[in-house]
Amino acid sequence: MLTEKQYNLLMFINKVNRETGQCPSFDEMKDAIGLKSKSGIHALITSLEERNFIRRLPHKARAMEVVRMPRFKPQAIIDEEKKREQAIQNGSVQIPLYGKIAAGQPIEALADETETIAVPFNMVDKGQFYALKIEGNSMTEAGILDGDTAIIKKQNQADNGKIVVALVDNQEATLKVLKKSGEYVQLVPCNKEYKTKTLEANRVKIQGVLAGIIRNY
Amino acid sequence: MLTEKQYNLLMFINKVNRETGQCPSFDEMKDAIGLKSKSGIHALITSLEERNFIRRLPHKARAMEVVRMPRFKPQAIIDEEKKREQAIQNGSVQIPLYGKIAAGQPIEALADETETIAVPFNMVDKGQFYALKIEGNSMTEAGILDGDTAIIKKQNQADNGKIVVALVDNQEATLKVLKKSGEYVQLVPCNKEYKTKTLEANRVKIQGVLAGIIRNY
DNA sequence: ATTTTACAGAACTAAAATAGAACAAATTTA
DNA sequence: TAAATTTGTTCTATTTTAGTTCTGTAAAAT
Repeated sequence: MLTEKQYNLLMFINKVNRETGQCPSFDEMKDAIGLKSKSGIHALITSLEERNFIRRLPHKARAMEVVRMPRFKPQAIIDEEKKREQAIQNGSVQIPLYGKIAAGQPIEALADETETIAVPFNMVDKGQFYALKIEGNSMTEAGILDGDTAIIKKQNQADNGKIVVALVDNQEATLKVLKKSGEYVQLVPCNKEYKTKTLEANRVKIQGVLAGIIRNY
Repeated sequence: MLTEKQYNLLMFINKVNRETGQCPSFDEMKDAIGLKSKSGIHALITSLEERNFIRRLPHKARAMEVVRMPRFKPQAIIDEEKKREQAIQNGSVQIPLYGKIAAGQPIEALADETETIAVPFNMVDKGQFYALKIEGNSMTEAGILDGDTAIIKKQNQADNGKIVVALVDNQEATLKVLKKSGEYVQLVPCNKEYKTKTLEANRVKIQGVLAGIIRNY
């Protein structure tokens, strides 16, 4: 039987394989299942190979294929599904968790759709929502801390002064206060130790507005 | 599996092969996938050969054949998914079809959700559902015939008199009327030719309650 | 309390992608 | 058959992308 991570990785590889005919790289896999280092993927791949779920050509890039799929789900996955089901019955809703967003130094943009979290009904009304994990301290003075989960409402424009997810140069996404001034856009942090960025408006795409924060202690 | 270039080249070779019955030359391939030198094609061909996607006669011109294709999603599946989406918009929902009741394995552990069927919204409200194909005649007097599809709502306990999926000794799952009496549980068929089973309560696990029946004539 | 495991991070090594050119072998044509 | 032309092979070189390995740490398991 597989562990949760092994199962998820196998499912991801299979999905990419079936949808594109290609193979994900170690980096793509690490993003997909939420690791920060490739070395973990290496271990998982090795264990999947040992268990004969995949076959690969070692040292070759993107050279691996799924030879069989598990007949049963790991317990952890079953538990997760149960929790999700309960959450729905308890008046909440599932929205996709797109992974981390750098609230300090901008790091990476939106990734894929496999992970979801439950949020209370009252946080999401009309519209499409998604969640992001906050990383860094650039918004602490607005009460948004490292590790918080931000609930974002999808929209591609926003009013002045709103806290928005801004995608810069199609590369880096950050959560900042939006200040529009003519041709320029300012992304204002809420922490005296960070500086405001001023950018040409066409370099900045609004990806959504902050709709809520969830924090677990 | 393959890298993007390898995949593109394989698709191109396959296409030429199907359409003309013969193989493209290295120069044709390099033009097709946008390289400026044949050496790159040589490398790609070698890697495709190494991965057993093509076979060739070395040093012969246009002498190569595709032996297999990557496991990409066939058109039939894409069509099916579209149909599924439409079904959802037309007021129905997809639930997994687990086949005949899986002997031994609890329903939650089944990973194979590839087969699904569409059921009308009004049959499934809150909760998780799955479908089972009915085999046998033990419930005919309740209007549940051999070959029917039963829509089951997942839950692990049920009221007296309900028709439930019961897993006995983690081995055998059946659809029967539930009668609880103290330490014991009775599984009552709806057909005079079958007998009621009386079992210690701890031997019986409820896997769900009957929520609907679908029959095709 | 120790051992084991899972992971991050970095350093390192190898492979893929690409181009260009020279050459060899196969195929076609004159 | 010989010459001309395709076609395939090999080499060098550089840049980018990908895979491996090691070290240390923190959390889990025993």
